[in-house]
Amino acid sequence: MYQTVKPKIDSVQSDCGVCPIKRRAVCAYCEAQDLAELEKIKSYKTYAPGEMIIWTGDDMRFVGSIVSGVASLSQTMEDGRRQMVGLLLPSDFVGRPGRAKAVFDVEAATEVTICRFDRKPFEKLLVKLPHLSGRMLEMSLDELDAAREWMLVLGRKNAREKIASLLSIIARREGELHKKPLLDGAEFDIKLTREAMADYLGLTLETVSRQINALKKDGVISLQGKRHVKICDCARLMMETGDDDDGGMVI
Amino acid sequence: MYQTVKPKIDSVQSDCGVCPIKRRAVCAYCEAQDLAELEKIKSYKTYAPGEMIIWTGDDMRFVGSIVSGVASLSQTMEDGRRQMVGLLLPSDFVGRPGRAKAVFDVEAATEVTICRFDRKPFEKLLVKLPHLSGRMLEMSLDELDAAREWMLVLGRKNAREKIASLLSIIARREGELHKKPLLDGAEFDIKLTREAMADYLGLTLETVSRQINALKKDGVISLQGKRHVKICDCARLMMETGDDDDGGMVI
DNA sequence: TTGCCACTTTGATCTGGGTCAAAGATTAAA
DNA sequence: TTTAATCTTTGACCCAGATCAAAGTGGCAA
Repeated sequence: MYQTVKPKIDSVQSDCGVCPIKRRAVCAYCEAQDLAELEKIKSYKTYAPGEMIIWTGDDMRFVGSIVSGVASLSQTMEDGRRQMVGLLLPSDFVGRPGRAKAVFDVEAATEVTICRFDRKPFEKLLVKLPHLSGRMLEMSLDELDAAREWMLVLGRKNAREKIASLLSIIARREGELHKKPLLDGAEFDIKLTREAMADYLGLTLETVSRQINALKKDGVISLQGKRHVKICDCARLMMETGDDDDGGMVI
Repeated sequence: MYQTVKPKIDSVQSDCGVCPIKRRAVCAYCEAQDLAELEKIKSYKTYAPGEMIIWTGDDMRFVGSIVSGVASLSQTMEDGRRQMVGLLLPSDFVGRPGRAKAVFDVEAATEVTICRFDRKPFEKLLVKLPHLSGRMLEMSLDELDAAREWMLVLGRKNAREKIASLLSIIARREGELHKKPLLDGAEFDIKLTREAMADYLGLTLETVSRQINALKKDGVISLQGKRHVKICDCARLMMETGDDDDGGMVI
């Protein structure tokens, strides 16, 4: 029995990478069952950079997860003020089971591929497969902690600390994807414009630009081009975030 | 069968009010089963105003829900800057299944009674009772949306809009408890000091004081004492929050 | 009823980051 | 290779909200 389903896990996993939800310690058999059921209702879609994946108020026909690329989750006020409330990287979940209308915008920052599941059948599976809902719960609790940690950044940190926090989070998540720890010399692309960073941090794009260049001048980071960052001094960057220790930050 | 368990629902519900988790549309039978199981592992504890319920880093022996009173969920930086990341009112969940160490402080703002469940047995029930984990999922997704909505307040609203947002949220949640809609003339106590409000809004207590008195001077609200608020003009208050419409705000 | 303590208000001043403006850089299209 | 469009940097100035300081308020314990 185990033998016959084992290949299925691999095929599904290699197929869509991390979909439908971040992999956890679950017995292989149950995971295979879940994935096999999900397999039937999934499809893929790719979005161009800058394309809107979901508009606030849209009917939500699907949920899914990011396979590749970076997307932003954000809110906009009528006067144009915008706040990003989440940065969606590969393995992150998109959409909300149980909700018919979107309450946030989702926009592709780079080219983005999403593994999608029709919402209604997905919700039925959620009831049928306890492991699936268990993992969804675990994920949403992690995201909730991450959102709450971000509130400290938005509410109490100054501009320099905000930039340092953003860089350390992107660096850490980038490292996770490639299974590398965060060390001096780590390099990565920021896949966001200065404006998108500002929208995430509750700043203006001018302030973001000034603070990034200040961190560069102070030798904490170095830049190659506008978007490619090298972290020269990890410990220093962590200090600059204003957080106590090496960063128990979630996400 | 239904008949024999029905009284149990009532007894449990009247016993601890809303525990263990916000009531939803679930078939009465399943709910009764869940509650009967939970009944066995629950206990109550009451905390004095100002008392710490959980310190960041504590071993989490229990999870539970607020029965009465108001508590705050917050984070503190070493230099003393503090950010409240959640306001816990009756029916709100406390703690995180699957996590052994607390990552936020929980403090009683008023006298608080909590209906507690030992964490380990609760986690086992979570696996055993699909309805329970389903409802937990629904709750945590709601809280996640609420946290994200609050990010807009922290990141993009000015002091006056922040105060208006806080008042409208407290008023709305207060109304929910008493099943009253939010109308002109609605009254309630703010069960937070100016400092706690400041910590929720990412402001200083002086700014909170000034802005509350500004809203009073402008006839949006009136005060009896320092903490009792009457909303004179609901529509106006909603305008002052800066949000587009009547407020799809969660929480 | 007095005194204390915690909370709140109010005033004066300062400053971090916003705003406005203009000039680079980079990429892509024509 | 010029033109255009988008993104980024830099400078000058300003203001909302922080900071510092002091006085006002109310509840309650002795």
